Amino acid sequence: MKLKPIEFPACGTCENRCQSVFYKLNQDELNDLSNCKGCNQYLKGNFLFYEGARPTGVHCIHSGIVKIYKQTSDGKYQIIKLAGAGDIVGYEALFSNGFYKTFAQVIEETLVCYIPKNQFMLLLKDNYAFMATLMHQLSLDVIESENRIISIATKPVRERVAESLLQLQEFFGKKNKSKNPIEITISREELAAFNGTATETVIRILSEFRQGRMIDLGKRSIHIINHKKLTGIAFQYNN
Amino acid sequence: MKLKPIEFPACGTCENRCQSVFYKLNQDELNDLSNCKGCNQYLKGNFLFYEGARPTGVHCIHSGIVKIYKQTSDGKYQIIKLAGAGDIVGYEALFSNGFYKTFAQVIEETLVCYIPKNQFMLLLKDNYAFMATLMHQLSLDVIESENRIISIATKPVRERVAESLLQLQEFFGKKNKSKNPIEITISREELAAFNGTATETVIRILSEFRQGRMIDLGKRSIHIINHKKLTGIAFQYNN
DNA sequence: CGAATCTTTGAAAGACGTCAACATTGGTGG
DNA sequence: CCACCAATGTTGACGTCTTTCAAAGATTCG
Repeated sequence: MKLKPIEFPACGTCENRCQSVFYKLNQDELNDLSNCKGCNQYLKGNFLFYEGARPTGVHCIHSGIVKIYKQTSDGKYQIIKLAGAGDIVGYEALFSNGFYKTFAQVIEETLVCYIPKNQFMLLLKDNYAFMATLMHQLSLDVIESENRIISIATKPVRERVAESLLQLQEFFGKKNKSKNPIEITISREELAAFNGTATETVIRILSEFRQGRMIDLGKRSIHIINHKKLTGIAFQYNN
Repeated sequence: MKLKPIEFPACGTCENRCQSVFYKLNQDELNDLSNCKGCNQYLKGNFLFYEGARPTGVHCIHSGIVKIYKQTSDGKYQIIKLAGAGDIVGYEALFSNGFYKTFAQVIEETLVCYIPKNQFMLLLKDNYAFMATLMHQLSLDVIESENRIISIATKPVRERVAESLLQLQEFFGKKNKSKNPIEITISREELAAFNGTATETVIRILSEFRQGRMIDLGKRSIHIINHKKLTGIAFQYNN
């Protein structure tokens, strides 16, 4: 495999900044960040961190996609969320003063900046707006997690898959603005792990959605072609 | 029903303080809190807040138990968590600058202090340690929510019920230190809503656990009598 | 081309929810 | 204090959604 040296991205000119938790930093703070951060490229399948490891900083994704998941005792795994450009990863573990409770594995070649803990904490202490942004972000994470609890606990698989396709379309649309229509590029197995179901079940439901002309199935991608109908299934308007 | 005037609890001498997010406040700050907060008593069935309402402050539970839950489109509901003495409730909604996404309903007569938003934010701004505590708390909430996602998504009902009984024992033990053995006082319906299952299923599993001599069933309470065996079911050590 | 991985389909078994009937409990008012 | 009612708890039968197992087709990559 041919490798090129990384183009080290400066925080001050990062195109993700305005969609990230760092959007309230001033130029001096951004320069400080740039001067102390690390940067690394991860190929598909590699890990940003493992469950059980000690966090020593925060990962900020510059490009690519990472899945955050947990393993279960019987060898299966459950995806908690996906993270893409502009997202920071692993900060709950940092703030909880514990160890990582999840795995973070790359599913699309990813460029990641790494901000050491003490620099991050310094920012938090000195910049009230930044702190407020982070509290805001953590709150949104809590709310999103709670929403997923509801979906998984109360909805049948078909509705969950429909809902997750809508979420994934939004995610991939944001992370990959060039493509239209938006392509959801995720394996059946990952889609199953995201929905807490079996791969075969996802496959059956997808082909059912295709027959209902709600989605198109490319070789390695899914397009939503009837957003409204899929939303109807996801949220059961037909009651 | 006979009512007594509330004994307004002072924050400086609150017995819950050391187990709450306020444990790092100094006496001046505690006095400020006491001087601006409200206080109210809620009987069983009453609401601290409704989904859709705007948060204007934070609820801090002095005594009693509150369930935080969401409704589903088909009339069922799912309990997200229980909150008791020393817990604060509704702060995600406050920090996210949005509306409440959950209902908070009292299941045991509850005394609640209410801290207005601006006072809370003032503390957050002036006291770095307090802010760190809150970030810590939010992180723990995220981690706990993620754990619940895993349990609900990947474990069969029997294991989830076992796990939740262990969690509830810990919760009721903390909130009600006098009683030994610890009594879990929660209705079958609520236990079902906590586990994302049907009431009948919970009843069947409970009676199965009783036959396996893991729990005792009082009239309105559950005791765990074989913690180890129940843990074995909850986490499937017998693989 | 061939190995490995991913996807698809079918059949069978099992877990769980729903429905219906009945028992128990706790609270209310007479 | 008792009788009654509503709420809560219990049990059985049944149907269905979902998982699991197995086997075969498709795709990617070296």
